[in-house]
Amino acid sequence: MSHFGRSGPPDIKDTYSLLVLNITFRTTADDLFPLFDKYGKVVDIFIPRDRRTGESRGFAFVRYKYADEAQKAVDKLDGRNVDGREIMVQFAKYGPNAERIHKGRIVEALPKSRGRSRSRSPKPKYRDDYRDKDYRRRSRSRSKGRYERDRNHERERDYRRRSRSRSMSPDYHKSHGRGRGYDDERERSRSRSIDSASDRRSLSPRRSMSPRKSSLSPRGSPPYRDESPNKRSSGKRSPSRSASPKGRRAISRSPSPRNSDED
DNA sequence: GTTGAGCGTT
Repeated sequence: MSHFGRSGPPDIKDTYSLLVLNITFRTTADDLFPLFDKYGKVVDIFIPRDRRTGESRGFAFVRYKYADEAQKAVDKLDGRNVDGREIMVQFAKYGPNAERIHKGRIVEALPKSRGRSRSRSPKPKYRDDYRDKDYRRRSRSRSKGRYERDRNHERERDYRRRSRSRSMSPDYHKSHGRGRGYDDERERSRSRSIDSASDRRSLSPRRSMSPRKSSLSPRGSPPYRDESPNKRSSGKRSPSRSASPKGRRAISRSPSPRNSDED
C-alpha cells in the first residue's frame, strides 16, 4: 500500500530528499519504494502528479533517513533502468516549502516557536497560486531537446524556440491581453480615489495607497465583468445602451460625486 | 492511446 504523500509530509526534519528523474509516467512510489528501500531506510516517497489528469509528472522524491544511504542510493540507483527507463537519482535542491536544504537534507529554518510566534499576524503564505508559474507542465512533448541543446549552442535553442513561437504561442496573446485588465482595474481605483478625494477633500493624491484593497469590491461588485453582450447578441443589435436605461448603472467614466439616486 | 525538461504534497 502506498501511504506516501497521503497525508502530506509525515515528518521531515532530518531526512534527505532525493530527486528521481527520468522515471516512467507509470512508475509509482510503490515501485520505487522497494528499490530505494533496499539501499537504505526510506522515510517517505512522494511523486508529484498533475491535478488535471492526476498522472505522474515523471519524477519522484525519495526521502532517506540518513545521508550515507541516500548517497548510496544515488550512486546505485542513479542510472538504473526502471520500467524500461533510465532514472536519474540526485539530491533535491529545493524543498517542499522552499526550505533550506543542505546536501539534500532539509534543515528547518523556522524558529522553535516557543509560543511567541502566535502573536504575529498569520499571514497566509499561499492562497491559491500554488505554483501556477510552474504548475503547468513545461511542455507535453519535446522530442530530443537536451541532447541537441547540449550538442549545439544556444543558437540552435533560440532557433527552435522561435520556430515554436511562430507555430504557436499560447502566452503571446495572453501577455498582451493582460495589460488591459490591469489598466481597467487601475482606472477603477483612480475613479474611486477621486470620489474619495471629492468627499473628503483632504486626501492627498498620493498613489501609495494599496491597490489590492481597492481591488476588492466595496459594494459587492463582481471582480469579473459580465461577458461581452456582443457574443450573445450575435446577429442582433446591442440594445443594451438605449434599450434599458432604467437599470443601467453608470459604469461609464462618470465620477458623479453624488449617487443618491441609485445608492 | 501519446509525452520526457525538471524540483514536492495535507
